Amino acid sequence: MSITEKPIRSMREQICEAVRAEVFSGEMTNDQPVREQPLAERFGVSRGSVRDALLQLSQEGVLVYSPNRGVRVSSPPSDAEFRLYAKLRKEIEGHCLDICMDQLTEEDDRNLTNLLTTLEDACRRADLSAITETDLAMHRYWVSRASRELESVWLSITVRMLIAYTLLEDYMQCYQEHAAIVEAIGRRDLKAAKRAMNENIRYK
Amino acid sequence: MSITEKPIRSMREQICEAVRAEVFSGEMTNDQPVREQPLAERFGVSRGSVRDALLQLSQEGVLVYSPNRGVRVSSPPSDAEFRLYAKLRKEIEGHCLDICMDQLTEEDDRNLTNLLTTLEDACRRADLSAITETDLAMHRYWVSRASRELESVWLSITVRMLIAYTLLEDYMQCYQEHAAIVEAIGRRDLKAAKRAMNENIRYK
DNA sequence: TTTCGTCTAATTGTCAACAATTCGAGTATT
DNA sequence: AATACTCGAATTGTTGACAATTAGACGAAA
Repeated sequence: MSITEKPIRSMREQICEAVRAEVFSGEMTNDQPVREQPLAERFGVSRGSVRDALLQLSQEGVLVYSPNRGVRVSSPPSDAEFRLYAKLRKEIEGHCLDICMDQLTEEDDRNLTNLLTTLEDACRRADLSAITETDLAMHRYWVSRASRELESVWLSITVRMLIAYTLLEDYMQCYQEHAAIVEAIGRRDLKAAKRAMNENIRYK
Repeated sequence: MSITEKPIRSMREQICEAVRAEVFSGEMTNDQPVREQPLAERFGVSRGSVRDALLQLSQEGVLVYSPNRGVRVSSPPSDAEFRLYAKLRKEIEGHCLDICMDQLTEEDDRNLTNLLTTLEDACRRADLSAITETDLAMHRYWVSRASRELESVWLSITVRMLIAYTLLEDYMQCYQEHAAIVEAIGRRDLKAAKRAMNENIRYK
């Protein structure tokens, strides 16, 4: 089965992921309006499904919605807000590691290692879109393992940080930081895992 | 005009607020499914608008969505998650007080005092629905003053805490705590305001 | 020139009908 | 009696058409 145990994705989820990826990879620039009709034609669906997806992305913070004026790509947060988001993410992911560390299985270790390999490959290729997607998937792994409720809160905070990540200074450092987290989780070393995670979620 | 400078509300927002209020007041019990058609008839609109509202409430955490199975009222968080949410809220609202304290006007003071009066009245009547709504509106006031971006993150955390508030032990204490916050804000005393706010956002 | 209103094209908001899916009652089979 | 199957009602998912709103171009009046 798939890594994320979600073999089927709804139309809305597919559109969300596609638009999210384009925003993170910089294909859609900040403040640019996102129109419903072109997206509907691109995905071969009606505007209604696109509307659902755009509304969800607005709630997540990827897009900003104005009544009767549609949605546009969010602007990056200010430095102060970025720092606040980082602090909140550390609180949440730390809590999630607390909760799920004891109940992780060898299969979880394999899944995380696979994600790490994907991340390494993306970093070597300097594929920003793939890096962001895999980075997100890895952190999401332990969050969703701990609590499905927390996942959407965590996501809405994290995407706001990622909007600021259009340029990344050192790709391989990103890989190494995640390798350290996975290694610590593999040893079931809670303190080390938290330390590595806090190191990765850092200020600008 | 209205206190919250939003004279017109979209249909979706109206439905959201109505359903939110019913969930908080306990009229909709946990795990109870929320059907689209009855709501559409009640508000005299089509299912499409109701769908939009239910999707938004799912993202907020008030409702839980299952594909092809609709939405149901969320269950209260565990004690551990409740404590985490409280901590996150304190971080966010503290940040917002930092940001907005200096730029508050006398009109803001009047608006907050008005909200406080509304809260006092609701507490005297022991009207849980009105108490929750006004409580939410007050905290939302300084959050939205500081950052529109943060508002949706804050809301999704706060509604999850409020789901657990079906019973409130001491109504007048709730009023007095908010009175202390407003009083400190009126004096532009940042430290006192934060202290009062932290006192109000407390564990179970 | 500036300002105000009017018109038009583009876009979002709403609706009702239809398609697809889920769930449970009833029935047949072992 | 227990299990598996079928079918139909209830519900959600999707669509295309139409209404309402917005934004910009154009022109008239001060």
